[in-house]
Amino acid sequence: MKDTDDKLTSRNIKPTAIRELVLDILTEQKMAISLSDLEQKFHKSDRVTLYRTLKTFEKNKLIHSIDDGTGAVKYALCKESCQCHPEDLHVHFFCLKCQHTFCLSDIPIPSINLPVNFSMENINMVVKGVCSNCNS
Amino acid sequence: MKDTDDKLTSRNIKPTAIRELVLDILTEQKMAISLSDLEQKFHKSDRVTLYRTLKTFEKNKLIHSIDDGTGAVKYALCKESCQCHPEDLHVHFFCLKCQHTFCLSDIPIPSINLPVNFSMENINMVVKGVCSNCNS
DNA sequence: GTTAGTTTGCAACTCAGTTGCATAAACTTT
DNA sequence: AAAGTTTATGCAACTGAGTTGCAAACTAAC
Ligand SMILES: [Mn+2]
Ligand SMILES: [Mn+2]
Ligand SMILES: [Zn+2]
Ligand SMILES: [Zn+2]
Repeated sequence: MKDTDDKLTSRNIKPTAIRELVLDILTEQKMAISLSDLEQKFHKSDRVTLYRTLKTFEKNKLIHSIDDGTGAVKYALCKESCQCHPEDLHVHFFCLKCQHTFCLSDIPIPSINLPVNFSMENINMVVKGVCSNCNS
Repeated sequence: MKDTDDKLTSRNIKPTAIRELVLDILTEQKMAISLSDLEQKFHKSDRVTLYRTLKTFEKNKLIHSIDDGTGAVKYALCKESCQCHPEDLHVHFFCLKCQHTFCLSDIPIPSINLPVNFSMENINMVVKGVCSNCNS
């Protein structure tokens, strides 16, 4: 678990047992997961602790959150270099068949021209459709 | 109220008293409003009736919903011609100062190149920042 | 070891969204 | 116009995500 610990400490997160477990689970995932999803991966667990763990991870930019419109916020690992700045943001995809939410990490969010006097701090872009898995 | 009735019937919605009131309120708004916002514009009202009214309006494409990440879905009138197809979609803007959600009706959502075998049905794009009102 | 700060677990609560069911109102048929 | 049928409304109740408060457990510093 040295690797896991390093990832945590490099983001200034004290490595505790639960945090290691949560980070390992997040690392295994191919898709973004919700708090409830995470909870179900533990036999015995406390919602609130997991909730606060995710919050801590997010605040320290180890993970980012995705609001995909399903009613439950999803979380996914940030890249090593990610500082969650606008230029680090990417498009997310929600599959209407398998109901999974993916990071399209290679697809940056296209820039748009806002009306005069509007300033931008953040963008959320979620595409809904059918993923490659469900399309084949 | 002839105009209001016409708008309703043109979308195949039976014009009832409440529906007329709700449509009138929605027409007055410069921004998108939530169910709770709507509720507060009535002295005496039933959440569920308003909820179902919004659902009916949305199903019949009189209004569209916006998930701006605040936890409460917002609603705004569709344009006359709107069929809520991908080509009718526009960018939405959430102001971090005044907390209002606007339709940027003139800004279409830029198209993006999805990975192979991904198909698109829908896009949600919400920009967060400061609106022109709050910036001046 | 004592103390101070941090993390965890449990209870409880808020708020948006939703469903079931009974009544009321609006149309249809005779 | 009365009876029957469909649709809309109102009220109660519930779900599920997110959140807060507080006390116990743990950790790190002195
Ligand atoms: Mn992502
Ligand atoms: Mn809009
Ligand atoms: Zn899929
Ligand atoms: Zn504003």
